[in-house]
Amino acid sequence: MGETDKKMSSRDALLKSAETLFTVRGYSAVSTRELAEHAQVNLGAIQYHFGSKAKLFIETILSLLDRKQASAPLFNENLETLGREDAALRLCDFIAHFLHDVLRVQERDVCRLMHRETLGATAQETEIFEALVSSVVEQFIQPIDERLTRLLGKINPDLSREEIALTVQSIIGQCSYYITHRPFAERLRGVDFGDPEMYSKVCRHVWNFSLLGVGMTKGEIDPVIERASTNLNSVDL
Amino acid sequence: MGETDKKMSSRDALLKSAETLFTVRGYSAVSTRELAEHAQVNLGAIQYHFGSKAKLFIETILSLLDRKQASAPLFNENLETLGREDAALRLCDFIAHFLHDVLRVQERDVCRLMHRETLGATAQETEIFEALVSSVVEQFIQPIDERLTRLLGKINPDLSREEIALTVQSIIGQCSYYITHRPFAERLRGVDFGDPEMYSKVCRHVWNFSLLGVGMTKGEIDPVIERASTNLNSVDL
DNA sequence: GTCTATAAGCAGATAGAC
DNA sequence: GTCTATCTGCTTATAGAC
Repeated sequence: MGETDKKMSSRDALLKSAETLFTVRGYSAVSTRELAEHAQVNLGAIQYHFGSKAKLFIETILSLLDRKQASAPLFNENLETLGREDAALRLCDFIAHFLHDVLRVQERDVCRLMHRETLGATAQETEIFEALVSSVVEQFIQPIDERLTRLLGKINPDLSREEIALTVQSIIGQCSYYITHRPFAERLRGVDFGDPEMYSKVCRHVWNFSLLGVGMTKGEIDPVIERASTNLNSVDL
Repeated sequence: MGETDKKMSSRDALLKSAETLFTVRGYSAVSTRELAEHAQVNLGAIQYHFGSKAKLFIETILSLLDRKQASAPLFNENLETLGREDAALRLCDFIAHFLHDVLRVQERDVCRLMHRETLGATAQETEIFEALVSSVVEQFIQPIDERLTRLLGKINPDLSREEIALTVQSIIGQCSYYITHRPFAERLRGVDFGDPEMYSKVCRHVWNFSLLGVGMTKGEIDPVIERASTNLNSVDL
């Protein structure tokens, strides 16, 4: 569907370039001049459309988050009626999607952008830092957290609220590892984690490790992983 | 041990300030002027002692890594004679130390520094990026990886090399989660993960989750966690 | 080894013509 | 809404006195 090419408003062109450049190199390392050149618009357009570099940055994050959220069909399903095995399967599907975003998506990577800028305050301007954290939490992390909390409760009803919360973090943590450690891990192991075969190996491992961690037994886990693997092959992630 | 105060060479003062400022705000957001002011040395000293801002940055990382490595008494122990439960205990101790670095140490945080700069190439200068990745892998990640690989092999001899490698990543990933997600997690849950009580809760959770994931049973895990908790209380981390 | 002065250039932002 | 020209201030780096 040719939404691009013909002509893009300079505002949209700026947002698109900002997304690319900020994601790769970070807020403070990208200048407004470079941004304007990359977007092939006039330098003044940044002030005209956004008012400042900082405001352009915030708009960039919000638009990224909107798009991410829109592309998550996972979240519309009612979980209340799910049985234990189906809940475990949904958890595997989530992990596969998350790992896909982290390992296989080259462009439009919200994760790197938001993590980099919240690792310190490159965000010397508190304005940026606050906008980032609160919108990421509300639009991105909170929905994920709620979904995983429910799934884990279905998989192991013995877990306390607090244990569930920490377990959610363990699972997300395993996946997020690759956001920050990928260059290190690839050099250490001499592999490319973006490679499809490696990707599915990582999925299978994280599934198994996580379901064990939630308290399922090997015998319960194996059929879930088999079903989840089918999803992995049939759906084009 | 009064190593400080009296007078510090301008070179050391610069390294110390660089460590603080780069860690908090990142390479490109800190200027040489700010660096010199913070270190209370002349601006020219940076060129004189290091040649350029980039070279100062590299020196900063190397000195951080040296110090980290020196402060790791964990690594001098012979693991070959360890039994299963003792290996599991050593794994718990490692996790506690890693989480301590990630959650409780305020200053001198190598982790944030290296992760931030490798999330993209703020490192627009490849020179920096390469120096960072290779020294971090060789001096920091590789020793950890080797140690955990041996411990996991002792805990569950049925695991393949590849499964062990991925399991190491899962464990490190759970801990590293807090490097990048801490601001998000704290806002989401309304807690301070640096708080001692929260810290020990996180330890106990990661221990349990990880040991389950490696294939130990609840009955085997509980005594290990009890012993590890004693270490947590008696040793001042 | 430390200082001042300054070079040479880039940053974000603005004014005003079209 | 887009352009050029320009302001102000900050960036890294250098030259040379002490």
